[in-house]
Amino acid sequence: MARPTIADIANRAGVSKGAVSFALNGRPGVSDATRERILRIAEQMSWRPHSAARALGASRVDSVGMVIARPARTLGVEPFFAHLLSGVQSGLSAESISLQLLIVEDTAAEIEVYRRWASEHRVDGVILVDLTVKDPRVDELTALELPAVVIGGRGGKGALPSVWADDREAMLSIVEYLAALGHRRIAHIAGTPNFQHTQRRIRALRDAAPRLGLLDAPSLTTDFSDAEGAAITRKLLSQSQRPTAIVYDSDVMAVAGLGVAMEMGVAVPGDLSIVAFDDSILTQLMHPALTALSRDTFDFGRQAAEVLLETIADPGHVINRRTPDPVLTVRESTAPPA
Amino acid sequence: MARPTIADIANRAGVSKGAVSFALNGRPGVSDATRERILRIAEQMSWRPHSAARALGASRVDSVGMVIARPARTLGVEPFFAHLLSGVQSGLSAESISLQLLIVEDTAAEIEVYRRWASEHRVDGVILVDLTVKDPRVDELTALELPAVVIGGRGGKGALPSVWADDREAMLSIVEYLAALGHRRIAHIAGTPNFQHTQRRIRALRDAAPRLGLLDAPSLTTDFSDAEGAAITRKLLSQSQRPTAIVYDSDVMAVAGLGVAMEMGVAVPGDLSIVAFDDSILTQLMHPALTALSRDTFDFGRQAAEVLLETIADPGHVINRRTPDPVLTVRESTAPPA
DNA sequence: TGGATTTGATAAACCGGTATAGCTCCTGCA
DNA sequence: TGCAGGAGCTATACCGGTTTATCAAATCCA
Repeated sequence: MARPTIADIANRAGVSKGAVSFALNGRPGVSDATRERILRIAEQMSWRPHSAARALGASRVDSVGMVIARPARTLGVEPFFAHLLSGVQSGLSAESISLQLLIVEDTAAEIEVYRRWASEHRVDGVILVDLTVKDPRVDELTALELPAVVIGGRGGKGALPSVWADDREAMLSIVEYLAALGHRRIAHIAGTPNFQHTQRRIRALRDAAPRLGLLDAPSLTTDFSDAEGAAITRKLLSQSQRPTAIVYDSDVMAVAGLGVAMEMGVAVPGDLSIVAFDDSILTQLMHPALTALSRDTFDFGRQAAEVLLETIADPGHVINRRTPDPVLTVRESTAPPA
Repeated sequence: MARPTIADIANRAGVSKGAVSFALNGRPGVSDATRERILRIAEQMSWRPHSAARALGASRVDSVGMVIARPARTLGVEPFFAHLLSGVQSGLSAESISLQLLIVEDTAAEIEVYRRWASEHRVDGVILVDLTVKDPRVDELTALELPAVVIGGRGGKGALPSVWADDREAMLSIVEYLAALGHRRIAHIAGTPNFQHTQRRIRALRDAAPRLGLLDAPSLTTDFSDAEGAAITRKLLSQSQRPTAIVYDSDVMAVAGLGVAMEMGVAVPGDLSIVAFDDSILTQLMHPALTALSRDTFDFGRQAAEVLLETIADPGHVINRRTPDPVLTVRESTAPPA
């Protein structure tokens, strides 16, 4: 027999389809003895549920979705997503829930995908990344009644469930370290200005500057690309009053920035200290290796998956889970200013 | 009305469910006028097919799968997969077929996934990467009767459909260029030895060596990690007779190799030329920027998707599609030997 | 002891589509 | 004029599960 159905099992066990369904799903309605027998037969016939049939009957598809709206060009080098993805999957695999991944160009396309997924019942819920200020996706998903969890954006009132790390605390740990080394001119090359985490980091730096006695602490926003990271670094290093330290919002930009410093003959860390606000092998491949803020991205993803599953099970209960604070891994790219 | 079903449409149009199904799927059985009317009503009610219901009835799920069996640690920096993925999706989206992505640790786990997918009817077909010599997945998929297409491995007799580029030609274009520059000691830091494409590259170099008058042309295999790439580079550069050029099978290893050269005070390209057998922003972020072999990975993925869809439609017809030869992009890391 | 409740099971409806057998009416051709 | 054949549609079975109404037998409690 090719693929046994529960009808086949019912036949073999001499019971009804219903009894088999109860037994296989561990719900009351059959005696322990019968359940045992049915399970054994199912095992013997190596039965597996037909996902579509189950989805149709139970109106849940055991599948969640994740859409990443960034141009593919910049996506690849960002180890962040690969780790996040692996983590998400590890969180899902326990319940053998599958993941649909989609890479699209922009948020409009992303919303289109959610609409389609919702109307075609393709996913039970979704994971959101790169939350922006007044993010249109939040309202859309609420309207679609599609369970969702936000990664990185801690939600306010009426917001979606989330998993987040304290960006403020993280930024502080960087600049306090730099200030302790003696740096007074620190620049911040940030990400896309309307990302919430970008704004939180910028604000954290601005708030801390007076207390740490920083003379100048500009935050310059970019599109997260290596090109803009390099361009802005070039501009900063061409000023008469150079910063003595630069904090980059991503490892890719930090690497690009290091390249610019080398090209301009600015010694790192002698004349310039560099810190990346995200860690990966990339930072360790460099010479000098970059000081970077490490977070457990894998675990981040795993927790997001967990929270999403809980949200699907109980949509009423909005969870906001905080993850451990990232820690600063000091390598060779930071030193006291000359 | 929340989510209209074809029954709702049938009701509103005053026809039967069957007629609606015919109309919506563009198959004969209804007059043009009726079809038109039904389509308009469906549009009006913003009907979308329920994926599970359709899957159950038509025994096809409009979803394909892709499993990547590499440790997540090394995966992220490899821009190759992100580009490939985007390409695959663009090839699928035309037919609005969704993609299931899974990252697992090893081939055993990967095969387990295929078994599950097949028995649960979760995908209509799969895309295979990193084909090895005597790859167990080929037999497994054949046994499961799961349509599949292999990326990068051109199949022999009884093999799976494939999409491939000419690795031999590619390797030749690199070493012929290096030989023309005057290099006679060329080393090749290859990938995992049992990958088919690794073997083809090694063989191409070995075969070409005498013709090009190379004194020494060793191929050294690795696990594709930056660590091993660096370690072997260190070993090569510590020999009394150093190679004057090194070809790396991936951009990540090439970057790691460049780091080692810098750390050992070996000038690039003055004392050592470096070529990466794969291109991405990574190579351009470096100083010097790396000469690399560029292939259109996005298009590669798109074609794989196309071939898979054709294979699903007609499993009897085994397609082996060759993609354009990759071209060498010369940057700053190659020069005549000192 | 007898009625009420619980337990273990069955039969059948249902989820939202697709596929098919069959029916009616119209057309074409001998 | 009669009949074959096709166009256009309906009714219904079916895909493989889940869920609910129902029911008989066993158990409980007064």
